[in-house]
Formats: sequence, C-alpha cells, structure tokens
Amino acid sequence: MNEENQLLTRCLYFTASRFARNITKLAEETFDADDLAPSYLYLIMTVRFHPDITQKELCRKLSIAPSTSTRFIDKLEKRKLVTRTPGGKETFIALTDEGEKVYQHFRQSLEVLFERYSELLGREFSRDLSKMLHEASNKLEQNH
Amino acid sequence: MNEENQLLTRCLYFTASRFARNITKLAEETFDADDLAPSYLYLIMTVRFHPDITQKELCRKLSIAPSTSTRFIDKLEKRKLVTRTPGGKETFIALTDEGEKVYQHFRQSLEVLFERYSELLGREFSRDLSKMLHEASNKLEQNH
DNA sequence: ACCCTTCATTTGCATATACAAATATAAATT
DNA sequence: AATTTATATTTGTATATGCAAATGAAGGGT
Repeated sequence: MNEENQLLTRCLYFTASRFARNITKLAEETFDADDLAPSYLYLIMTVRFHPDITQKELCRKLSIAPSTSTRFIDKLEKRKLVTRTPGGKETFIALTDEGEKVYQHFRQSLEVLFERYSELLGREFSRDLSKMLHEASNKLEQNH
Repeated sequence: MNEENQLLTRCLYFTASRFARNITKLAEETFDADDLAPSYLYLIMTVRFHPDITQKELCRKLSIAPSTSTRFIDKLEKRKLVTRTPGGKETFIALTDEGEKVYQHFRQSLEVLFERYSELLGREFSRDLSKMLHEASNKLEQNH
C-alpha cells in the first residue's frame, strides 16, 4: 500500500467523516420521514425516553451544540411534534401525540436500517463497529 | 442496558455521526491551517499524490459530491493553492508551490493528530477502527 | 455538417451544524 | 434588597455538504 492510501485508510478523521456521509445517505433513504433528517428522529427518540428533559441534557446525550438543539426544537415545535415548557432558565421538552406517532414510525424504519446495513456489512461487524464508535466518542468527550 | 441506550449504542448512523463530529473538532483544533477546514487538506493531499487529477476522480477518491468539489476547488484556487486546467469536458487539478507548502505543513499536523487520538483511544484500537470504517465505506459505496 | 445522447462541471437552493455574542433567569454575595 | 456571578437558551453569522437543474463539451448516427 502506498503512502497516499496509508494516509486515507489510517486517518480516523477522514475515514470517520467519509463513513458518516455514506451511512447518513443510507439513513435518509431508509427513513423517508416527513422531510425530517435522521438527526431529528434521534432527538425525538431521546425525548420520548426522557419526557420533560432539558435542552442541556439533550445536547449532552446527543453530542450536539446548544444552538443546534435550539434550531432542531424550533423546527419540531413548529411541526407540533414536541412542546417547549420554559421553567426558569431551563426549558423542558416533551413529545406531543403526533410526535409519539412519528417516533413509532421511526422505530420501525430503524429496524429496516439495521437490516440494510447488517446485510451489507455483516451483522457482527456492524455491531462491533457501532460499539467502538460509541466508546471512542465517550473517550474523546471525556477529554473535552 | 435499557432500550434507549441500546438504540443509541447500536445504531451505526447515530454512533458514526456523533463520532465524526467529535473527531472533526479534534482535527480542527490540531490543524489550525489558514482557516482551511480539514476536508480541504485531504483534497490537497489527494491532488498532491495525483497531479492533474480530474474532478470526477477526486470526488470518487474522497467520496464527496461533485458540487462539493467545485466549491472546495473554488476556494483553494482563490487562495492560489491549486490550479484548474480545463481540458474538454473534464477539468484537471494540480497543486501550486504554495499548495505544496500547505501540504507539507498539513502532513506534519497529521502526525500530531494521529498522536493525539492514539493517546486517547489506544494505538491499536484507532488503527482497527479506522480500517473498519474504511472497509465499511467501500462496501456501502459498492452498493450505490 | 447536424442532431441526439452522454457525461463532467457548475449553479441555485436548502440544511445541518458550529462558534461567539447576546439575552434571560436563577443563585450567591454583599 | 441590590448587585454580581453563573448558567441555559437564543440569535447572528458562517460553512460544509448535498440534490436537482442548468450548462458545456464530446462523440455517434444519420
């Protein structure tokens, strides 16, 4: 393997960004949910498991910047999928009934997505890769 | 582990996007190159190893959309780091001397980046993860 | 030599995402 | 109680990135 391929294969920044683009495309194709990008669905899912979660906590769980959460919630609120309840300096987020429906639909698409990439990448490989990415993020975040 | 954590740990879309955000942040901090985002540096690197490469080929190697390559090259051309040579319907891209300098600097920062994440994640773990991401992208791209 | 098709690049538009500054509210200190 | 400090959210602005439509250039068939 020549130097160039070495660098392109070895650099985690590059391989991770490239893979993220590829899997995002697959996820978008699979979800096809109401014009909502996959990341919105993860926010919905997190709210569903933690009713009245604060934005800060959402940011932490999803590893997104606060401003990003504001924008996401703006959009979801406008579509009446979540509600904002201001409480002091915090804001609590909860799902509407419509949001719950979207979640249920998403939950099913998620299985389809799992199937699709497991078929392409192998079931065990996918599980390992996902686990490694999860751990790696945790470690990077620990060190700010 | 509860259902929510299962889903957040198991879904490759989510773990990959999250990790990409984290490692991008680390890369940006490390490179600190002239306002150029890391992805530009990978384009520069690829051109450096393939003088007079066409844009299409660049897109393929970097897994970016054609429009993205146009925009990247616009910026790099404006900064006199690469040149565009139109040849029929294709366009050939090459590095300028200044571009070569930026590459050399980048090449060194890359080692620093490798060091930084290897320290946090483990050397072998990083190598494996990167290799897996690389292979996984190849497989996803094979199936359009 | 002219049309039709094919393919590479560009342009218009949209969106996810971030950082830094601004705002709003609560908590702490005097 | 008033002022300062700390913290959560929002807003302004910027950028990477993509898709779909437009453009431009080549080559094949008539």
